[in-house]
Amino acid sequence: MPPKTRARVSKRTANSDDAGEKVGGKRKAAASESGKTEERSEPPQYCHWLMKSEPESRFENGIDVKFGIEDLKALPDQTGCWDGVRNYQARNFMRQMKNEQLAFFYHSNCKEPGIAGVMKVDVQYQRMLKRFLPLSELKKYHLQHRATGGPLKDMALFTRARLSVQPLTTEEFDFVLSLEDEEPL
DNA sequence: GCCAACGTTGGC
DNA sequence: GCCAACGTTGGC
Repeated sequence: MPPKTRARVSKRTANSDDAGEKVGGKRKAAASESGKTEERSEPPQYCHWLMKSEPESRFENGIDVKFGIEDLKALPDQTGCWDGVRNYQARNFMRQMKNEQLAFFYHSNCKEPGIAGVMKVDVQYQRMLKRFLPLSELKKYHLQHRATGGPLKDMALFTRARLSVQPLTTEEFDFVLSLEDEEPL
């Protein structure tokens, strides 16, 4: 395992379980979201993702959770691991991922939240976007599209606000990518 | 630093 | 299996 790379870490005291591997030992079935809607009956088979991470220093139980896209890029082979995800839906999405699929690297809880670049889901840096896409701009498109029926009308970033690992449809992914060639809205 | 939104826990 | 209390996320 590569150096200690953390993303979106947050220690939970209660049920700190494992954050990534065995859900097999999950006692109590975690009341809520073992799998309710997301992958129960027919997994919609996503192939694009958005993953949130914090690019600014923040200490949690004495550990700095800072992990921005530049930190990924700086690792050997520009490759790291993505730990610290505890939310069941987020973890379930991670299990659906296939190596080589692409994910947006989203900077959260920072001065300027937004999408910074692209990585493969086996956590390998791909590239920076030609321009940073601020949350505020994405939100404008989202609102606009909600009214007019555009590609970002249901984007999980806005409809599932606190989910740190989320799927994108191909339409959403392509539209967001197309924004790097546009003037800021 | 505030706090709204919302996920999780646990008593019933 | 409901739901109130609690804890966390994350934008602002």
